Amino acid sequence: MPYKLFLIDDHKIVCDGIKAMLLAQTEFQVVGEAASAEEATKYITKLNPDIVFVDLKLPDANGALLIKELNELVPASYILLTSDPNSVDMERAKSSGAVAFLTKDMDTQEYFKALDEVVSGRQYISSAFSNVMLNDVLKYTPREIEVLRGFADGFTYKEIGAQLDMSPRTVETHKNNLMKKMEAKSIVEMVRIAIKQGLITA
Amino acid sequence: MPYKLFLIDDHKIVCDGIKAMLLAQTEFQVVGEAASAEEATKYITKLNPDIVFVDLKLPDANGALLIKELNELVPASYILLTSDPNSVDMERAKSSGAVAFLTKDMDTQEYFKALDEVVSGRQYISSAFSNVMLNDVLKYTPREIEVLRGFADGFTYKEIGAQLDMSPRTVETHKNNLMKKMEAKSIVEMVRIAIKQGLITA
DNA sequence: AGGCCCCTGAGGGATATTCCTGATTGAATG
DNA sequence: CATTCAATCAGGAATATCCCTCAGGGGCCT
Repeated sequence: MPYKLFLIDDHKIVCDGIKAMLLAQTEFQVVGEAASAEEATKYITKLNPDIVFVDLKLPDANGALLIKELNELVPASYILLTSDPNSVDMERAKSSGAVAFLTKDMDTQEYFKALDEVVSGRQYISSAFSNVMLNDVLKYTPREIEVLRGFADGFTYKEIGAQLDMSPRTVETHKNNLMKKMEAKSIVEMVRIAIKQGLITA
Repeated sequence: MPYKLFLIDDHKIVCDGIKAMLLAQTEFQVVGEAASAEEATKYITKLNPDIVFVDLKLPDANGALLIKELNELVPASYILLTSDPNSVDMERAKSSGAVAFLTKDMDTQEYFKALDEVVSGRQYISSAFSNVMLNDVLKYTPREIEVLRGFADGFTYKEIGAQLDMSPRTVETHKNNLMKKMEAKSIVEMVRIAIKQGLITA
């Protein structure tokens, strides 16, 4: 019995590429595809896959967060796939139960290597992902991230303070710490760097 | 003689997908692949392709701008490919001589339709791209864009005024006009929208 | 000639942010 | 037990930004 693969990616051409790659062997078999989180949730229980590829950027959800939901429906080996790795989503996916982190610039052999590791019960992290993790470790505290999101959404110190139940001065302190870490010279630049690092989306 | 295709995309799985799609026919044949602008420039003259697929996001260049350089080396039908269309890069690619604008969520049939249009000397614009163009026409003036970049880089009214040789009050006016057009309620939100629209990069 | 848009600039008061500095608590770590 | 660090909060003065309005000059098109 081959391992059953389920592909979740809104780029059909990527699904096609993976299927083409798997044509030459019989160990893995694609049993289904989904182009959105909605479709994925709908079909996963019926398909009951062993391995699930999840694209990070889906039209209706964040892939890393989707893994958590899907894992509760069907416990399988979840593999996060993205062209643009970042540490935040990697952490999210990891705590959701993802076992491999792949980037789309990998070649066919590396995909097979990752699949082999996964079916052997091990993790696999592509080099692009591990580089990101090295440069961009979890430098930020939970509270800082919350404050950051407040600024990204255009709120003031006072508003953020009210939302997070803290003094505006504390908001200021968190913001100052963030800006030091990021070497940003304004809130705007801070948000831009955060987008680049995947902390928040544009 | 089949049409010669050259694929420029750093995601190997996408190239594989396109190649797999083309297996079933003989009209188009992939004669080469490149994973970067550097490789593309190196090989394109030898390959002398008829049609070139160019991914927008390459590790060492912007695909839309790369098309201009390649078109001077080898006049061919250039097709811009991206998962995340925006009007700025579309304009760039268009003035570089691109003849089709495709998104990676298209299905196989739409790829073939685009290829047919292109070899018949017509343009092809995928629906995702034309939607972007409708919502996001060139609404901004050159001066507004300059001011916008100043804010994105974290400068103050005064600094931007000095850089662009205008009064800080004029900077303010441009910013106010930008924010009205974008329906942004803060500079941060304005920059975020600009990133989403491809006016600036994160 | 009239209209439209871009670029330019401003007054003035309200509000927000910045930049120094300083501090206490509690939890985790060695 | 000492240290480190996240999280909390603040005074006070200097700047910056926001929000309202207003307005003239120049280019372009009809």
